[in-house]
Amino acid sequence: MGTKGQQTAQLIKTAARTVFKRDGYLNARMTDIADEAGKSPATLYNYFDNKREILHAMLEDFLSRVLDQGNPDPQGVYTSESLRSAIAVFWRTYTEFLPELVGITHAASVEDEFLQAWMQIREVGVKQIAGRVKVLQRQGLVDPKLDPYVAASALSSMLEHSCYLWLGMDAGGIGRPGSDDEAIDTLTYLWSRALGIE
Amino acid sequence: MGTKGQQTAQLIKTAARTVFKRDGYLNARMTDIADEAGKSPATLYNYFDNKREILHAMLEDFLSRVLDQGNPDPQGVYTSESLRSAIAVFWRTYTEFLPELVGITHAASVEDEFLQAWMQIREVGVKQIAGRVKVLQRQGLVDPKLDPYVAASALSSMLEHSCYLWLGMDAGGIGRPGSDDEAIDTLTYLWSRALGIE
Amino acid sequence: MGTKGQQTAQLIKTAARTVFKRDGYLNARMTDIADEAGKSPATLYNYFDNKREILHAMLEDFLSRVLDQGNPDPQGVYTSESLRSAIAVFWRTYTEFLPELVGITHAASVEDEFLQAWMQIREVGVKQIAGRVKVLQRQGLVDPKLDPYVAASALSSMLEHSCYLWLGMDAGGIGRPGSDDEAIDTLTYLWSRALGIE
Amino acid sequence: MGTKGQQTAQLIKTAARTVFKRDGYLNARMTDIADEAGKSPATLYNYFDNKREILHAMLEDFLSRVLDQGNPDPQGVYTSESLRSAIAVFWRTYTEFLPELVGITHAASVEDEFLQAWMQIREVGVKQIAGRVKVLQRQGLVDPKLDPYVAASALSSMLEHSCYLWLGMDAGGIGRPGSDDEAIDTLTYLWSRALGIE
DNA sequence: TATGAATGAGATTTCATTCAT
DNA sequence: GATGAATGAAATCTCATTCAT
Repeated sequence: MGTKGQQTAQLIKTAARTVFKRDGYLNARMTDIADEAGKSPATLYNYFDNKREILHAMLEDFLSRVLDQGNPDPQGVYTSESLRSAIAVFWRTYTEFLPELVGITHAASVEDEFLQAWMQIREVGVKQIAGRVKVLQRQGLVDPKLDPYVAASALSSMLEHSCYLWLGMDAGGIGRPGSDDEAIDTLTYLWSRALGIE
Repeated sequence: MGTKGQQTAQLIKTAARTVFKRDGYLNARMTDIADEAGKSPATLYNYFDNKREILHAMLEDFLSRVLDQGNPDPQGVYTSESLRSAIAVFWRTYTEFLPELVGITHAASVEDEFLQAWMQIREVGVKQIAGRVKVLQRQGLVDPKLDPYVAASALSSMLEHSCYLWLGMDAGGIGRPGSDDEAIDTLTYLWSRALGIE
Repeated sequence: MGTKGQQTAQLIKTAARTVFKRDGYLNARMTDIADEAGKSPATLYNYFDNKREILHAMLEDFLSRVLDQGNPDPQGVYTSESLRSAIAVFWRTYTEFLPELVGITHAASVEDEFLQAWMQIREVGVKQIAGRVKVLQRQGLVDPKLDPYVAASALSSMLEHSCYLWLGMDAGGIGRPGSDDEAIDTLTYLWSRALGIE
Repeated sequence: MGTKGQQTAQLIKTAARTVFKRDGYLNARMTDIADEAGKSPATLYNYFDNKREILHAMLEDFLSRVLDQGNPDPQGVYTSESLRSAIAVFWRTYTEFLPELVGITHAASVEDEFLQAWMQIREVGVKQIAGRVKVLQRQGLVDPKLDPYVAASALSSMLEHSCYLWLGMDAGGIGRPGSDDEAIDTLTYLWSRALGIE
């Protein structure tokens, strides 16, 4: 259950999530987070050096919860079903970690450090997708001239940016899916056809 | 050639482009833009009320240069060639107006006003793509159950976010194309297969 | 005694009184008040949003000290004695709250909000005087054709503006009374004769 | 008819009157006056060193039009009629020179120089009234113990401040007269009774 | 561990005023 | 004589961060 201190650190991170989600990482002020946590601003500094460190801590929690827990099947193969399932997992993960994933995107627009962090997280996914693409190329389902990493990056962008706009932005504009399933179905459809899967 | 005043307004916008590109819209200070323009900060305020207005003015220039000059073919149809050409146009436009297009993305993360503006610009493209998708659905090349706007939004995200990362970010991470052509080819390949073209 | 914070808020108001009195509300800068309070300018903003809010707070203190503590005798009648006493009370109040009362006058010349506030404070006095005038009209001591509010406003102006010039202005010009009593006596004399008392 | 230059100077003063009346002297900016005059700000500086000098020039025009043109009857005596007429003249003068007279009041709250100027103008009136009071004291109509200057200053305040509030302030508050005549009648009534006239 | 209070450092913004033409 | 354009010099205000308790 953790010491008092660990509890407080968690309390602060939870407050930060709330504030980041509500106001955006860039608009969030330390005092807002402190208010949300019901603590004095000074208390935050007993746990985190600054707002950046709070986001970093949140991202570490995210990484240990998501990436480290195993990317099963490093040499995996896409089937219609596994693809849909992979996209659904991504969608749900983005939903669950919205403040972290939108936050890092915004932080990256201001600090190179977070751009690097973002690109590293992204790299995991891109590499995995690229692996699948290579398989498909061997199978003759994807043009062998394609650089699998470039293709993977592009596909990743479709997924990531759709999640960003559809889940993260209050005003997502035209073309917003009516349900999680519609989103996942549409993305799966486009993606599977692009990769020549069934 | 314009009056001195018009020249100065232009000078400021050009300086802002440079600074936005170098430091990012959010990091740019009025002082930086003034320095880049070789003017006093006070001078900027004779032309623009604040940094937001500079970006707005830049976006208006962009709109009058790009969107107003006609989206030819409102009921157009995708062929392999027209698709590649459309993607190439997008790519080149993004390249040319990088500070504006990255700028509005960043500004949107902080001010709702710019999120709206971004979504409006995006809407033009999404609608156009959706029109093409509808045609393909009628031709039986795309699943009629798909909402064409949702699909168009997802495809647009692939394009837009790939440009953002590959062109806009100094550290674009893994999977970066080696040339403009590779980028355009890869995007065209994925997109055309997703839409069942050829 | 109040918390440290309350003390500081009070300290700032006291400093503001001093500075307003010395330099005038309009000339006073936040820095001056901060210096006078022995605080950093930033500290002031932890307590008041701006100079206007400081004056507002001072006026609220004034109102709770003066107006709220009861205008006894709402249907009161003027006698020589009660009139002199009323004028003396006004004089002493103006003396005591000089920074507030001169301050609101000056602030009113620049911001409509303070003009309204001033007029509201004035209204209390004018209504009270008008009530007395009505009584005198019924007693046949004042011309019944007179609008009691107009007359009350004029009499109030005599009192108020005399206080403003004699107490508030360092250079009060010619005709300044030599003592508080002379001021009160003269005003009482003119006022009582104007109203036909005694 | 004047040279071009004199015409422009006049144009600027006229514009300043308009702006002072609309926005108040303190809120008026040089550029506002320039705009109103249809001239460049730089042009104003060819004629006046700053806003203060414009007001000064306006006040000189006022003085030459009003005070210099003779204060008839330096040893004059008040009768009911002459008193009403004197008050009516003051009222009309205040009406006519509202921007100047309200302007100097406001300027005085910020610069001592204008407080002095105001007091000097006021002195002319106070001295005249005091002269009348002395006569009335000799006639036994006013208490000889009264300092005639103090009484004159108080009476002057009634007149001046009533004009200021009733004519000058857009929100004059309660007790505003319905017409010029009502204002003049009320002031005359109070004043004449205060001085024991008739 | 927690915090109320305070502040340094800086960016934005305003406006009177000047200057080159 | 007139002006478009530019700017120096402030004042306001914000916020992350620290410190004494």
